[in-house]
Amino acid sequence: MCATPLSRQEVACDHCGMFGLCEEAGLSRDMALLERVVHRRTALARRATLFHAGDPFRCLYAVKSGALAAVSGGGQGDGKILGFYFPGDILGLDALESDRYPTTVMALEKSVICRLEYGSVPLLGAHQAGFYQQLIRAMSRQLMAERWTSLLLGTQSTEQRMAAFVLFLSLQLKRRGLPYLEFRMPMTRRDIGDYLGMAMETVSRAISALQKRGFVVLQGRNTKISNLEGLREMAAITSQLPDQ
Amino acid sequence: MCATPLSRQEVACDHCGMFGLCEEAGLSRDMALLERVVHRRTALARRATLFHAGDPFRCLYAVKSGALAAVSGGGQGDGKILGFYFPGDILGLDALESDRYPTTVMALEKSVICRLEYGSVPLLGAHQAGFYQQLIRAMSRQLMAERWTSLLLGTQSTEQRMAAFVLFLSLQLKRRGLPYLEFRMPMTRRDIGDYLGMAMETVSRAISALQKRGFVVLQGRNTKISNLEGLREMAAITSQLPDQ
DNA sequence: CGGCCGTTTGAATTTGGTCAAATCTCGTGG
DNA sequence: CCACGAGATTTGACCAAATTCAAACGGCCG
Repeated sequence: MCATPLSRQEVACDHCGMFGLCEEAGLSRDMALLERVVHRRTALARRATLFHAGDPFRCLYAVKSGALAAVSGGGQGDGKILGFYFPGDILGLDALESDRYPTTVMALEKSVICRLEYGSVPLLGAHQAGFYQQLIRAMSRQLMAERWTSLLLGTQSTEQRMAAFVLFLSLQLKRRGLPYLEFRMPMTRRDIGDYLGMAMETVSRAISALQKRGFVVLQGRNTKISNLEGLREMAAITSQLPDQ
Repeated sequence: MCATPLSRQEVACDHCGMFGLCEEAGLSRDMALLERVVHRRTALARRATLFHAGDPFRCLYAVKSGALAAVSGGGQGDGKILGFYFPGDILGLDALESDRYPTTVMALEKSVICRLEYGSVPLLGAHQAGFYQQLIRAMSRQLMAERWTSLLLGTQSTEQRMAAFVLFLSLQLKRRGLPYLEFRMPMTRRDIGDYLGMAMETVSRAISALQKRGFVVLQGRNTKISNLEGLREMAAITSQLPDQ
């Protein structure tokens, strides 16, 4: 009842990172054309991989619901987690230049995605220009997100890193107009550790510390931010990049 | 005699990240038009800032020679270093979406840059499409670079991080066809530390350790990789992203 | 109900940060 | 051309913080 699960929430097309492409630019009136480019709403099971590092690039993907992670190296277990993706995010942007996906992408939980055949974009004809504009904006957004990640990883103490991470998740939700003070984290403690560069046990300890301070309440993956300002202060870093 | 200084090297326009725009697409024949969009070869003194975090976005910049760094927060001293930029790289891509530069960019040494007025791109008329295509490729490349950074920061031991960092620099040079086994690092030990998330002293110790292993020879900023394979093994991480 | 996975907590150990001091480098001005 | 001095680099000693190893606890699914 409490937290709106990050998991179950699905972004509406007009909030989807896929350029607002689907509903926009009159394309919704031309479903036949649209469907030759975008394959909508494919389901993905927990821990299933969408593509592997090194695979040839064909498609961009938009996350409709669920959560995914980009991991370095082959696939499961070993590799470091390089980023998380939530509803509205676009996957595969880093493959455009090299024609190969540089990372493996795995679903953290049951997820739904839309697939866009990049090679079919010319079919959009006059809509191409708008598409590229949207793509550029999406990539710029993605660059900002990566910046955020670097900042997270660079912060000194593990407790500060953890505080920044919770804020990070919260902002992701806020940006999409979802509840952002009470939500469910879709990843395991180990995943968080792989992402933040600390041991799973340290993640657990950092969370406990934040609870003792009264900044958050965490039961398993159910998360409640009880002192947003306190969190912000602790992760002083956060204020160094614009909110969005 | 020994190392080709990373500093002095200037990329030719046709290897420049500014989309190959200047020499390509017949624009070189229309210099009048070109010069209304691109201002070429502006010098920048050591430690001078190109723009500050929060400044309104107007221009993209291409690095012709020298080296620059993106730092979080106001400007000097305090902030964390989020990335380095070398000849051929483009600056400001992360500002397209939010219309503000999210970081401060500072020259690590005397540098030369070209400025592109983003608002003037429509002046390019028919060349716009090609421009956007090039821009998308540049952004994808930048995304890859950020990935690399995350990987660097996530690596466990400081010695591994340092090894990965040297390889990172080496790859930057190799990609541009410059000598990549013997070169000059343009940044201070402190800069490296701010980037890798470790104390300046630790950087120094990590370098010493790599020398004792016979992987590199470093005198001040003059760098020589004497055992590339060894370095690669140590920074096992490195192999997890494609070379380029 | 039992087993399995994920999480939490404890204790010992290692790593890296901090403080301090010596040495080195390079640009500047005499 | 050389001496000087500020800033950069290296090295050592000590200490705080995080990893590792180990074990207990919890919830969820079969």
